[in-house]
Amino acid sequence: MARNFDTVKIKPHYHHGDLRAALIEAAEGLLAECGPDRFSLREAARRAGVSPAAPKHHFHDARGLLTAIAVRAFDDLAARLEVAAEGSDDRIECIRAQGRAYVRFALDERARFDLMWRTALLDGEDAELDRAGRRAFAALDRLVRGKDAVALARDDPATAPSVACWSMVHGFARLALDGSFGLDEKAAARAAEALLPLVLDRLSL
Amino acid sequence: MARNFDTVKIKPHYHHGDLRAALIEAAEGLLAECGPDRFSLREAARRAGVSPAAPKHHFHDARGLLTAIAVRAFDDLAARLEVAAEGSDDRIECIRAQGRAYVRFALDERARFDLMWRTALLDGEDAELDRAGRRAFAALDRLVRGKDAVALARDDPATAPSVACWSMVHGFARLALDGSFGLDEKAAARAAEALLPLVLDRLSL
DNA sequence: TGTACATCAGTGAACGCGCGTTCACTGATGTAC
DNA sequence: TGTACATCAGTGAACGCGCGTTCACTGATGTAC
Repeated sequence: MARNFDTVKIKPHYHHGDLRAALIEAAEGLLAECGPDRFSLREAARRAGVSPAAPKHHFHDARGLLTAIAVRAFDDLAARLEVAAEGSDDRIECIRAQGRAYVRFALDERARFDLMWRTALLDGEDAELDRAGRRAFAALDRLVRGKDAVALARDDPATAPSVACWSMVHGFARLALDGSFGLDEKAAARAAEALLPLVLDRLSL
Repeated sequence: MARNFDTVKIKPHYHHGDLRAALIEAAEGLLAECGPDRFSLREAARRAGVSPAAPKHHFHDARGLLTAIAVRAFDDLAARLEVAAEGSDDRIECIRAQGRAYVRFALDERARFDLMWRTALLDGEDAELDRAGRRAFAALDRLVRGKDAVALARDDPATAPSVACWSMVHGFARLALDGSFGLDEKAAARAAEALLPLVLDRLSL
């Protein structure tokens, strides 16, 4: 444990304690500031107070670290969607609440949301990433197709209603984030909030 | 003119003839191969057979060149949407055809479509980019809200039906491109083609 | 309980890479007289 | 029509940058006896 180092304020050398978690935390901060494009493993290591070679022991490379972050992000999103699904007795109202939660997550957590879909930066073979992604989609699919539906492959035609919902909120979020509703970021967010219920009304559920 | 050089097969030095166009062409090829992330001005210059400093005379920097490419891409997309809007007497059928055209453009022209929404790589102040972007949205808006509607600001609540359409096709395209419908790229494209009509059916127009 | 030793998790200097950009320059072109 | 000259559109070598990665190493930790 690094506890004694922390209290005695001596810089811990070798055996950080929980470098894996510290790196993820530092990397999430860096990501939030710079976005996925300007992210660098060196800078993440620097922020964690560790040498540039240290991350290799925990994550093979930048992709590994970013994948770990994306897993957490998908789990976060899934958790929010699961909460939203329980908010009302009215199924339609739940779906709409879930849509709002999806868009709000995208707007609130812009850099993480961006990362989640930048598959070139992630390890597509990662089992955890697959699990977390499916968990998020399952939260949506379960609600749209009814409580008892089994979460199937995403390319199953039976999931069309879910894919339609997903497409609409995802596309809306992306357009808002990518500035298609106006130049000013604040104004775009406000416009998006106002527009979203009207847009969700155009979904036949 | 460089014509005499071309016929006599002597490498033209200085005064290329139409370097601006040649750079755009080379850059579009590079973009198609590498995507927006691995694009580099040096490599584009290399492919155009010109020194790394040459692009500066025509485009201030990489952003300028990419912006020019994005303008062409938006014009291309707009032209396809305009054609699709004329394909039938049935308005609903036209809207669906336009949606299919939008998604097909995204799948066919993946790198350019990606670039169009990577606003960090583009010059948001560019008037041509603004014009071309508005042209594409106007093609959609005109059709969804009726032939006589004036194209308004995108954040106007009255455009909600158009924004809903746009969100759905855009989100669907993005999810397909970003691998959310399955890992294999070919299979994802096929699944997307099959799923798209079912998804468009969930739009109340 | 004490000691020897393997293993684990770090260090930090160094390397090579491709990048965007700068620099002094050069040669073709267009224009004024 | 010919010539002088400014301007324009390139050259190509060089610079500095931050990056990911490699390397030999070091010191703390856990384990076997």
